[in-house]
Amino acid sequence: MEKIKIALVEDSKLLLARLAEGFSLYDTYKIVGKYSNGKSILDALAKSNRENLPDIILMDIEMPKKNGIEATLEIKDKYPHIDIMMLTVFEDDAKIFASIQAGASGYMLKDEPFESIVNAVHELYNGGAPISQSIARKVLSLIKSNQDTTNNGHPLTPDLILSKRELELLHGVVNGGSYTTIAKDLFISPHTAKTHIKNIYKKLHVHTKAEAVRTWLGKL
Amino acid sequence: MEKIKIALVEDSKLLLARLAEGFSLYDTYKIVGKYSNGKSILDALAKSNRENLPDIILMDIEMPKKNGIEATLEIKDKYPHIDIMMLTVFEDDAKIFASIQAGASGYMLKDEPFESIVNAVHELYNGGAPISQSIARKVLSLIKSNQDTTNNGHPLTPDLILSKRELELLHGVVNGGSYTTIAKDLFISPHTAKTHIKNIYKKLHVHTKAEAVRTWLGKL
DNA sequence: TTCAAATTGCCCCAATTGGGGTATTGATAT
DNA sequence: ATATCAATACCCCAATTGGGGCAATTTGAA
Repeated sequence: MEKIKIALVEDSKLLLARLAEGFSLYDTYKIVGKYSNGKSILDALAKSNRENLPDIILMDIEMPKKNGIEATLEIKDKYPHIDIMMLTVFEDDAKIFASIQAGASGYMLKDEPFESIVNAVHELYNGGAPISQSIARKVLSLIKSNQDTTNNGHPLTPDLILSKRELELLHGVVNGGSYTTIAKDLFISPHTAKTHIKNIYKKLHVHTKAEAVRTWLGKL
Repeated sequence: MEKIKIALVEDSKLLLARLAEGFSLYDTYKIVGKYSNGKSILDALAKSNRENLPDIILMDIEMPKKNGIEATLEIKDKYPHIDIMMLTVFEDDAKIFASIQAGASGYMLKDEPFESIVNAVHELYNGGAPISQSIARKVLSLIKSNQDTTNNGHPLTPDLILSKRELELLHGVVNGGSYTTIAKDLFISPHTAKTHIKNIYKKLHVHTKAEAVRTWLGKL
């Protein structure tokens, strides 16, 4: 039987090595790539031929060069068939939502026992959407509070839910684009780009592109 | 004899614990604080009374909330007598320069043997400026290339040397300020703020605040 | 002391940005 | 079927930004 091809993207060399070692113990899995940031896996994927592409990517969120959410966005854009599971220490609401909306199919915490992670990968490969218990609880409660929102008018969790399209716009902002250039990249009118960015500002509670970049890159 | 008071600021819990443990073996040193990012040590220093302030801070560079360079800038501004040694995995030219200009007195790589770090701290306490061998070489070569610069007109390393003042301006930009608000914070005219920021743009090869923030926060 | 750099401050002006609207379309969920 | 939301697109306008240049003063190093 064909082995399940896995790529790892993980900031910490220690954890990266540990994961690779762990999966190598199973003959069901084959590690086809180890990367330390979003940029390097994107570069590598671009250079791979089709049969070497991974089936599943385990992706860290906080990484230098390019974070896991932006990387996920780009990978799912170019290689929609690859399943991505976020593997992170974060239980941060915004990051969970952003990951899911960027196209991640699973969301596991790093401190889960290794067996849980292996099970999650297996589940993912069979079409599931594995999520850590604690994350699942959070997601549910967030969705619930969003339903409240729809009912009473003012959002309880306004800044969490950037739409997929908005993430793409934000990506443009982070890369230093103007309304015009961002619009060009996404094949929309500059007016539309502006509208989206205005909406992003409201959700992130910022008023300028510089603030948006800082907030998105996660430094306070 | 009075123990030398040391504070540690380090992202990685593992390394933080290892350092603290290491220093606790010497009765010359006393760990008076352990922090995981720039913001938390600044908060803590603000709350300390004078006799509890550390003599020396070992500071990581890449950290969430507030990075080591900005933290150094602020600490040296408020507590100029505290000596700060950068402790990092980075051999990145710009970061080395920025650290030194922010007021760091030493610059050691994390992979040095622990004894070297202890020696460096001791050296620092006695007025020295300990720098890892590999860093020292880099600094020297950079300075040399800058002398070239002065002579032949066009800078070989233009983007590395933000002045101390420029770092303060950049700090304002990263925090989302406008020319006006940044100027107010630094007690200068908005015109001056603009001039500085224009100069920063040239050195960083960027053209907008958003790009400056992204570049400074170190994501490409 | 003397010269270069850093810091400060200002001028002009075109381009961009941010904030406030409104409106149409298509998809989704009720 | 129909209400809601996401995505698209446009309007106006004040404020800010970015780029160009110029010049005085303070600081530091040779």
